Amino acid sequence: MATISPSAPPQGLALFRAALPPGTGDAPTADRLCALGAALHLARAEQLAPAPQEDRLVWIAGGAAKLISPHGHGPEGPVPGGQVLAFHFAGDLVSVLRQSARELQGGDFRLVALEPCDLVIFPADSFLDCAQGDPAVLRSVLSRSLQALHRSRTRMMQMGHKSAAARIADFLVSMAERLADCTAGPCAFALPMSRRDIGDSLGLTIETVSRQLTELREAGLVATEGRSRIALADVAALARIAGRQVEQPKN
Amino acid sequence: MATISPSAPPQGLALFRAALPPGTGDAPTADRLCALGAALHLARAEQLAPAPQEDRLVWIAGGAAKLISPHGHGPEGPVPGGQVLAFHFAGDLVSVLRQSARELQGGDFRLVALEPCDLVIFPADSFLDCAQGDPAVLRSVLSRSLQALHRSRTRMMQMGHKSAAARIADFLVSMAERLADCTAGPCAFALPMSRRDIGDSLGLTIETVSRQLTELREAGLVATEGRSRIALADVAALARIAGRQVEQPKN
DNA sequence: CGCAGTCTTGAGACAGATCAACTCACGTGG
DNA sequence: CCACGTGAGTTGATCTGTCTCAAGACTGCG
Repeated sequence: MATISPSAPPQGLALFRAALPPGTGDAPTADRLCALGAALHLARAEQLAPAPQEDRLVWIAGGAAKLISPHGHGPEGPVPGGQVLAFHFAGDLVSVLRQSARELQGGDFRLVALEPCDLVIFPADSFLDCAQGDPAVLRSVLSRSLQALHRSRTRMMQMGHKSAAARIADFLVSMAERLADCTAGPCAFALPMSRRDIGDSLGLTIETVSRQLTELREAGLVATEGRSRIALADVAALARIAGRQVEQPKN
Repeated sequence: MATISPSAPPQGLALFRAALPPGTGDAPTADRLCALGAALHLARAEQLAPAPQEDRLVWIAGGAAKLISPHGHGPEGPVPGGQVLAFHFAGDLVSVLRQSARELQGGDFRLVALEPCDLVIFPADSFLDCAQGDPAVLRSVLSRSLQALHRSRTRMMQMGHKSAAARIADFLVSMAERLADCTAGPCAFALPMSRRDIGDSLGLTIETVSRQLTELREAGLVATEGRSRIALADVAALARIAGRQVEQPKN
């Protein structure tokens, strides 16, 4: 489990600064923000040491990670790797609330690297204190959060009552968007997560994930190569299976 | 469908001001914020006219409402009342993003009153512009959003793989917290939403909801009276069924 | 090259959906 | 005030999709 190095390898922070909202990137606030951030590199499968006392904002400079809840879920959650809540990729800002929060009790979240990963870690309190000096930054963070909430809600709605096929299709479309920046037509990319991770994030077993992929393969909609490469023949068709279609209101 | 009255009945706004973060309630910023808010009353089953062009922040001064996605969900979502995304009660601040957002396509959300309901509606842009003058307000909104996101994620995780019994128990515990401010022991309250709404929000059919309630009734954990009154004998026991317990790891 | 872990495939079990009556609460009008 | 009707809620029988358990096949690492 990695610990935070205060002597930050500079590239993560430089990238972070470049990603700040335009017009603030070179303001003095940006300097102060960067001073708060600690850069950290995680190797594959390594996890960010949880912070018991403080909320954190983690910016992903590069790589891919999963946000998990180690305690599984149900009465008997035999989830070995921990329940997967979300996947995050380069450019994402992840908020990792401290576990104590009497909140819903699952609340012990950890970030685990799916592949070598560069992070910039901010204590949420100091970050926000500092960002108060530059409301544009605060607002940008808020706007990201509202969008994340919106996405999470939409996803939740879908999770509620969707077939395995729809969930897998939705997952693939979502990955195509985020990993290959592709929303229609064909595309190919490498999935950084295992079948187990996929299943855990969708509420399915690995067997079901595998079976659904086989069906899509037989339908000619996807092709796989090795364990992680995947090619989607028609993202729009998958979106349709996912129940995502921009359905023309038929009234 | 209700339209917004600029001539605001003052009580909603007065309540809103009282709910602002301490120390800001009487700052000039508060005046400006209130000037932006439009108060609105919704009758039962009435819905907030959707705003096509702007994001909104809606503060619920009193009553109860559901946030729905009218287009159902799957390929053939015959959900008559619309898919329920979340329930909201007095004191909640709800963000209703404009539908266009090319975001996940379900994104046409509406707020529908479950019972007579007092709202204060803010255009998100102006609200945030104004709140930039008082970072404490902005930060308070951000903090609420991060918590809402956290809750939504935790919920999502649970929804993924939980039995019907666990979902119903979780729902009841959550309602006890929010409607009766009760986290343990016995409590009673009125559920403002129908069985259909409950089912839609949990991804279950009304039949399953009914059956699960019957089982809990037979187990002596809940008692019902009429259509909406419900009494929970032991919230902690329900939390255990919901898989919410602070489970002792047994390895 | 061989081993360990990941992925795939198959057969049977079970939870929840679906279809179909039936009952009851609650608002309406006599 | 009570009878009535409508829609909400309950209960039952059956059916389907996904989980579970159990082998087997492949990937990719040491």
